[in-house]
Amino acid sequence: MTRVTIADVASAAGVSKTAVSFAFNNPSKLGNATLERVLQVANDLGYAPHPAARALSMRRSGTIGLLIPQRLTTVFANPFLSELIQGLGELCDENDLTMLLVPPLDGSLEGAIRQASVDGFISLGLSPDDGALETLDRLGIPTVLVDSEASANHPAVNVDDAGGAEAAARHLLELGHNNLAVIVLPPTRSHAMTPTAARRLAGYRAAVHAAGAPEPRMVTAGATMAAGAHAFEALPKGKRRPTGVLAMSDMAAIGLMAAAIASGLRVPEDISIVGYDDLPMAAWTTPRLTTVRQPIVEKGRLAARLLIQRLQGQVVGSPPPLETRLVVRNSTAQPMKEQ
Amino acid sequence: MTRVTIADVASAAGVSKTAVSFAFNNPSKLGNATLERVLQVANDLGYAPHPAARALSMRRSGTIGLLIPQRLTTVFANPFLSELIQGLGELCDENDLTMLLVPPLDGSLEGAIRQASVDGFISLGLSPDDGALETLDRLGIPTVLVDSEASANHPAVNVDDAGGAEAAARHLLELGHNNLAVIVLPPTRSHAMTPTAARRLAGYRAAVHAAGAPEPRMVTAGATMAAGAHAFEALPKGKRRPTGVLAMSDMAAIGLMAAAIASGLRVPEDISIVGYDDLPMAAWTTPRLTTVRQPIVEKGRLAARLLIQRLQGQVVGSPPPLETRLVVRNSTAQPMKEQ
DNA sequence: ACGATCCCGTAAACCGCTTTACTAAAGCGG
DNA sequence: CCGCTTTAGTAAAGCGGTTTACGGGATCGT
Repeated sequence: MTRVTIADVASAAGVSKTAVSFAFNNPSKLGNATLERVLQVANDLGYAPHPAARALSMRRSGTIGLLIPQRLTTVFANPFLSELIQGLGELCDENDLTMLLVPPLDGSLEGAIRQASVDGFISLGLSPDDGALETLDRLGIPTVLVDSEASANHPAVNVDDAGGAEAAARHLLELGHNNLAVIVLPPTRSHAMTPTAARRLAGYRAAVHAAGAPEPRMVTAGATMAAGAHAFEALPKGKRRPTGVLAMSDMAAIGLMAAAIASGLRVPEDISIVGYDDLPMAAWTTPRLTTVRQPIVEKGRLAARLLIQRLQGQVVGSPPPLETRLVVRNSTAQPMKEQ
Repeated sequence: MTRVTIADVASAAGVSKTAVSFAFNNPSKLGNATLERVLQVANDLGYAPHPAARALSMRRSGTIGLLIPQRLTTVFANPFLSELIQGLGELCDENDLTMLLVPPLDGSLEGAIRQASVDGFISLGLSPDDGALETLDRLGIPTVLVDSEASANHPAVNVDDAGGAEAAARHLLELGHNNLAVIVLPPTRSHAMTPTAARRLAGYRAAVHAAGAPEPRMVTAGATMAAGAHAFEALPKGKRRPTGVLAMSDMAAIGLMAAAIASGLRVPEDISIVGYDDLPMAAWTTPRLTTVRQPIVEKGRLAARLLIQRLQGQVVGSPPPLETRLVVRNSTAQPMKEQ
């Protein structure tokens, strides 16, 4: 039992392959009688054009690739990606596109890029000197970068990472905290720090220096709750425990908060915590999490819109960074007075 | 500037297209000298085989489709899908497959199915009489069902929905609750209740009836925190407020719990809440959520494994339902004595 | 009545790759 | 030195569509 092809339909309807193709793609070129007959026959036979054949012939696949720098298990542990996909998905919906997830193949993104039958890529958090970038434009595949440095050939969508971080740090400093800790996103195999993490760190630092406060302690944690809880354990105890924590992700912040509460601390009375991202769940924790909002869904929408424009032949530049904004909720307060 | 094809490489290396193809797919058929020369030239030119052409010729695309019954924005709002994808992703990794997200196209899954260039589908929560199923086997695309009824042609992966639900209800009943509410998953456009929701409800009911407790009140809520909070508002107030709530999703349970706490209730003292799924975040709420664990990642792994076996020509049947298990944490306790 | 114009529909080329014959040359034993 | 097997590589036939260029008949204006 083999798939029914256009030739089957053609002979069953007593017409040429061309006619069948026209029936689907260019009905106006066919008389009404034959059009209906062909459609009827096609339907009876359960015919559907072979997507690969169609892609080969039309030079477009109707698919955009989402280039992911890590394994699916890692990257989907953070709801950040779900949010982004929601944004991308909206535009895909509107434009009848489907989305292909493209994680590294055998550890290499470049191999994965070659395999993927897509019209364009959205690339996530790529370092500017990643070999994948070169592969992409050698192959001439239109690409939009997200959370990376803008490149010569590809527009990049970014948010004001530094500004948000600075606002977060200033918030704690103004509340009177001067013993701070920063929960840093971990390095990737290729780089000491992702572009995003670097920009956020710079923002924190700027505020701290401007206030003349002591250098914050750094602890590394991935964007998971478990990592956040682990980071809490790594914090100094007793008198030297930081009164305020700046996390580069909501996930780590929430995990850290849970660990703090479990250890008997009160949040925010004993320790203030600020996240980053403003994932939906940040509004549902107890206490509700103070965090830096970045418009993730909008970021996805924008990236997709840019890519689609590029696919239509327009030349598009990098848009200005999207706005970030401190959202003050209940996980931050003045530090307790020294007793 | 057009893509470099196999013919370009062939002429540049002074060999036939066949030789180039062999260089990549069947190196042993080539002499060492030519092999290296071809590879070198191909690399210099930045050649990569056109994926669509390859797929057409080889009759396989190296992609599996994830068939999603709702829009991406809806379905990615629930971390359930992230978990499932993590499981699927592991197997994809191991087998050098990529994953295509296939949501309805203009509201119709069948159209989307035709477009998708995939070797097989994993289908999520399809009703047994959905037209998409018929389309799938008319096209002869191997498919594995998840969270549906097993069908004649396709194996289905399920968990013991009813058993888990029953255990959850029994837990509350044994604690002494006899005024219960059930948070029901919403209907789909095609069906009054998804297969999964129906089985869970049956489980709750079985326990309630066995205990001779009064029929629980039903409230509908999608699998989001906002919906859960909304469901809390829909609950009777005052004396008639349920002392125990059985939610069919962790998301709704967590939202409901947040709303309850925000309204001044204490959890679990004033109201006990049980979720369903055991998403990672369920262990990180305050209080930690009692819930029914279903092995979502494992479900994804199993489904992917089955599909891959089918793709390799093996005939596979539906495995037995995966085990569900009540995980008792801190969101449930005995109801307060009537005063 | 006759060439021009439309309207329908077809044949064939093409998209870029894989793979099945098939051939020419080289290696082999005797 | 001769038949036979290997080795190394090629030509051509698909894979299943789309699209360009073209032809035959009906319609039209004059």
